Amino acid sequence: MFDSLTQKLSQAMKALRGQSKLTESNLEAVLREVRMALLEADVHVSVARTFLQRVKEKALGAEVMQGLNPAQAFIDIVHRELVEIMGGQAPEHPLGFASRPPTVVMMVGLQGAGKTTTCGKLALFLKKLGNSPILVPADVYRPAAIEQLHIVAKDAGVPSFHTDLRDPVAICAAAVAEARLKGWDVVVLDTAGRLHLDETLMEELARIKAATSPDEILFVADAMTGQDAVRSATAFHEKLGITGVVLTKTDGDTRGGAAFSIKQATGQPLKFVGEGEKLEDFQRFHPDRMAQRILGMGDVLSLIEHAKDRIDEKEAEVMAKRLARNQFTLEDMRKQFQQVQKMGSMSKIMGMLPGVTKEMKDQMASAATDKRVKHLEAIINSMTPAERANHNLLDGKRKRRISSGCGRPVSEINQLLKQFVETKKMMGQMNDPKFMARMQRMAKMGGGPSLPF
RNA sequence: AGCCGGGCCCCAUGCAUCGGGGUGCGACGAACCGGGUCAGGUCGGAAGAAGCAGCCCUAAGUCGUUACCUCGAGUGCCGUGGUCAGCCCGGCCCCU
Repeated sequence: MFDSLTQKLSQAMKALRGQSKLTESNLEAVLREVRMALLEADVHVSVARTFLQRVKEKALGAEVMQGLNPAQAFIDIVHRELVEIMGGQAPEHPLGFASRPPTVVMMVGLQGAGKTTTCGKLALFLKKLGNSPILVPADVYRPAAIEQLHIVAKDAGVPSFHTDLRDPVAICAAAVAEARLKGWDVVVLDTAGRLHLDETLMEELARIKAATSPDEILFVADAMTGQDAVRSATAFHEKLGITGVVLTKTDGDTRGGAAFSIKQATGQPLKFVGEGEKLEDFQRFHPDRMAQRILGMGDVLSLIEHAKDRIDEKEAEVMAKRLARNQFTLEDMRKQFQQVQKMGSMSKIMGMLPGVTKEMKDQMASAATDKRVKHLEAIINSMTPAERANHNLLDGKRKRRISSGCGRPVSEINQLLKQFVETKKMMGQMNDPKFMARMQRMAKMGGGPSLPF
């Protein structure tokens, strides 16, 4: 999301570099560029206009603070305004919880926006936070949707509500009652969707709302529909009074304009974003972090959270011990590959690092694509335990077997082995105190160890 | 000298012990050139296919074994039957 916007903005900012102070004339030029960037990112015209208005006021009024050059000062202002426009500081907890459980969360949205999947993602998210959510299928018009919800619930490891009731309102009411009884503290209602805004549907949703008095009504919007998503969000808000928005399929949308406009249009914050098909691809939306990313400042906080979430500390510890004893094997290498993949795609991580441009990402992609890591893992996956423990076993015949097993050429296996031997050698040197000292000197000089792939 | 009994010896057999072989049982057991299932990866526009590792099973094999069969024995304070040519002990009887 926002890739192209980031690129355009950084280009626009370049114009300010080298300027000693912000003047009305050079500001106008930059703002024009920013405006173009915003509009290209599918930000609504009126939103863009108010945004620029506010940036301009602040920029002209502001004394450039000591130690900051004009470009930095300008970026700071833009950053603050971006945060503001996207919903301000994110609250401590993303959902308003009921004072008395269960908390009822009602998911609404158009058909195809990804409601059901999002329900599962939200449930998994809540589960990780220590809540015990239950999923309730209230889309009685599409049996497939009910089935899908049960499957999603199973994948997320949370219960789903089974019932013979045919009336959505009754189902929801029954589910809430049962949750109170059985101690499920969050009830997630997966309501029906329509292809278009529809009075009957709104009527039904309103009745569900009346029957369950939900604490949160989240509107699920498909990021790829751009301004349409904003329009329907507004419509739903008028009828139902939504309390937040979930933007899905953001991985397929590089413009991201919808994220800007939602807060403006509905007055309700964008609370979550879903990136892909996997249940883990679901995050809170942090306006400040997102603003930093848009401005190419990186999002180290999210990166750290991301890493913490995925890396198994115990496993890392065991690995470290093995490395210390210089027992690094192909099996360990495989685990590293898995860790790398758990971290998410390389490009995702790169996006969170400060100062990484699009070109750098592409460059990295050629050297270390996710696909490449997958292939290397597949190669090791095709080896016997003995081979993983002792790579010297691998002769031509075995390599041929592995090659046909993983569908990669023998040459790629050889590349992997070469890499492995080199990594192992490096690991061995790590234990050498002299080497460590040298590394530290190198680090001071700005160099760093290259990644093992 | 004869008769009787016992022991040794000898023969057969049983049992036990030990050893060999086989069966059964258990464990392990095939990188690929066995089977099943095939994650990942591969191929395919798709349907789908091939398929490495793993896991499960199974060969050959290795190890173990309270079991069973079989062959054997510088084995046995063991049992049963036989033999008596011999040796030893005891008893009876006969003759001088």
